[in-house]
Amino acid sequence: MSHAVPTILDVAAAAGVSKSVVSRALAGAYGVAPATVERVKQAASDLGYVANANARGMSAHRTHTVGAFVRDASTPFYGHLLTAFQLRAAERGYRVVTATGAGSFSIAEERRALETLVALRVEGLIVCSGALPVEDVLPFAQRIPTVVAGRPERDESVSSVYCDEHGGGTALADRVADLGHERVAVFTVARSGSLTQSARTDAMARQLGARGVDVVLVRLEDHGDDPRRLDSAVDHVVAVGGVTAIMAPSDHWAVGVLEAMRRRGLRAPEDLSVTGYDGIMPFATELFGITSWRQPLDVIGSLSVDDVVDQIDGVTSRATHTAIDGTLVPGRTLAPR
Amino acid sequence: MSHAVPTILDVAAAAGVSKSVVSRALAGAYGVAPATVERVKQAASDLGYVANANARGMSAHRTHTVGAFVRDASTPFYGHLLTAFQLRAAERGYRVVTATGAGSFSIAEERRALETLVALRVEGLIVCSGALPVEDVLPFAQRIPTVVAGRPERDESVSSVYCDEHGGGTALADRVADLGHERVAVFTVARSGSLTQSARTDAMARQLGARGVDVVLVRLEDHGDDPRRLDSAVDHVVAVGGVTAIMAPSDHWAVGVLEAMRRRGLRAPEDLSVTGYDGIMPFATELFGITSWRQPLDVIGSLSVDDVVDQIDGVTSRATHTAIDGTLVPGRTLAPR
DNA sequence: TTGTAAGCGTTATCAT
DNA sequence: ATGATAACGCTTACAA
Repeated sequence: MSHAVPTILDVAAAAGVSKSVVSRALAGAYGVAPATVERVKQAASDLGYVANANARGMSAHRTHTVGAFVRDASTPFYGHLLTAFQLRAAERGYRVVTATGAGSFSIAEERRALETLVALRVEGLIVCSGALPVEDVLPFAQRIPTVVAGRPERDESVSSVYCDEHGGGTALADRVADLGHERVAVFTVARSGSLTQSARTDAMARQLGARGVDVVLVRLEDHGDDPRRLDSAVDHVVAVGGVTAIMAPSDHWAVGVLEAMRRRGLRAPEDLSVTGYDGIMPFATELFGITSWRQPLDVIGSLSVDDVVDQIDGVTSRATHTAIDGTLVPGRTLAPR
Repeated sequence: MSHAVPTILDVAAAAGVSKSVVSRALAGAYGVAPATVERVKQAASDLGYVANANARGMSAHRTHTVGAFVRDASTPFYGHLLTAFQLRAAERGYRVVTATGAGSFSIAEERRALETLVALRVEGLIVCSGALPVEDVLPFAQRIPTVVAGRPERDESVSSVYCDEHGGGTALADRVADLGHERVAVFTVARSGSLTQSARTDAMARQLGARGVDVVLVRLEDHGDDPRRLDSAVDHVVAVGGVTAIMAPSDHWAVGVLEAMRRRGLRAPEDLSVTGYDGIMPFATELFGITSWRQPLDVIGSLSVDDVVDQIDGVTSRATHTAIDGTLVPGRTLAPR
């Protein structure tokens, strides 16, 4: 409990030099005698000195930090994005600090988390939330380089890097239509719940319609809020009759659908085909085998960092919008009619 | 691109008062005329003022921030922990900043991430890494309240909150023995790879032995580094002969085992029973059905935060070690012999 | 090569 | 109720 966290002055005293010399020596020795550098470094590590980033940021007007906001770190989707950020940021000489919502999905909470990042004076902002409206991001984006990752955006003042939801939903729907399904249920979530998920299901429904497939739209929010919601939705599908495939807004939802089916003794794809969306780790495994559409999160993460950093470094001035292509994950839950 | 981030002086000017008044008004109005408070708040929100946390931290000697280090945010295990931290910290009036390793699993990287947090002058540290040796944590723990979450620790100077690995491994092994298995393969990872995983598999092997079960120890690191490692391990188990169950160090590994079995036309639990460990979301679902041992991550996360915050607030002085009980997840991959 | 001093945006102490 | 003013720990001209 040696409460005294060493400051640059302690190091200076220990090395017998002034604090300016310490600062320069530790920064990268520009105009400091090699012997002195050695002495300073020794003293610093002896004392366990770690420069106060707050003080440094104030005087240097630079923090070399980008802030990442993720809506909910507990889902693998955001988790993968986070590690991708970290990896690329380190390569480009920046650190990443992350803030997340408090698990609750209130917009106010999310805005508060963003403010935490801004208060830290991060030099760039990466926002990942399917729910936070762009209007809440804009005030920050006008002041500091910002990129929205993982969802499409059209605004002029904020960059975005995302997987083409429309293209993915369309391609997946084509696949279903190709396999001869003539009546398909599309499960949707409220637009306010997830912009991305509703975008892709919109595309699915549209494309199925264009292909002459009969679409049964099942709004999940109409089926209550409890965990048994999907039972009710699946029952509904069965009651409608003639449906041979269900398209879910995400792998996560698809798992729920499969579980609900299982409780009813229905098997996929024998009784009913099922598709998901996202194609990330746990669900896209061979064992799970959900037919899905994979978003290359590592690419999205990497490009997001590049975008903010380029803006910070002044390489880029205008906001850019980058759509990444996804790929089909064949899986085993979708079969010909 | 109004590059000018407003400072307290801008707000003061806009409100026609001194910066001291702004500081007090925004902090919580102690000795400030109600009318003035109103004027200041208005000016602040007009300007989009967000106080510089770095400057505040310097002068106030408090950051009201705890730092969380997680080894790899992309796994649901750590992700759930993160949201639990966030939730509880918010309740106790602290913010959480998170740093993660760069996806690579180098100890140096992890130490660097810890230093990032310390540089930010977080008031407390929560470390979650199955790999980082405690010696690397100690130097920090001596200076700032620290808790290691998710793995047991015995050191006097650092708290820990963890799920009882020994108890869990033992209970799971008992379950397997109870079901009449007489020859069981236990898959293990290197102690240096994961302290927690090796702790639980040690307990499994020990208890199986105590119950008179024949234990086949399969060291996964002996089977190479490639993704096909588990194929080789499973082949080995089959070659040994007589094995009726495999106990994996985690659900993640168990999934791999199930996939490898699947490639060989082996089914669980008909041909071979399989158990995992962790019991968290994607794998412990009804659909996946892995027999496992659940760690209550929300409780661990919440208690971890309480521990650091209590240390910060001076409620607690000594390091504490808290073991949380887990629960059996029945699943469907373990059957009587 | 090294040291001195100013300033970064806050909060806290002390006057007014 | 309000306003100067001194820290806080660091970087960075500028001086020596």
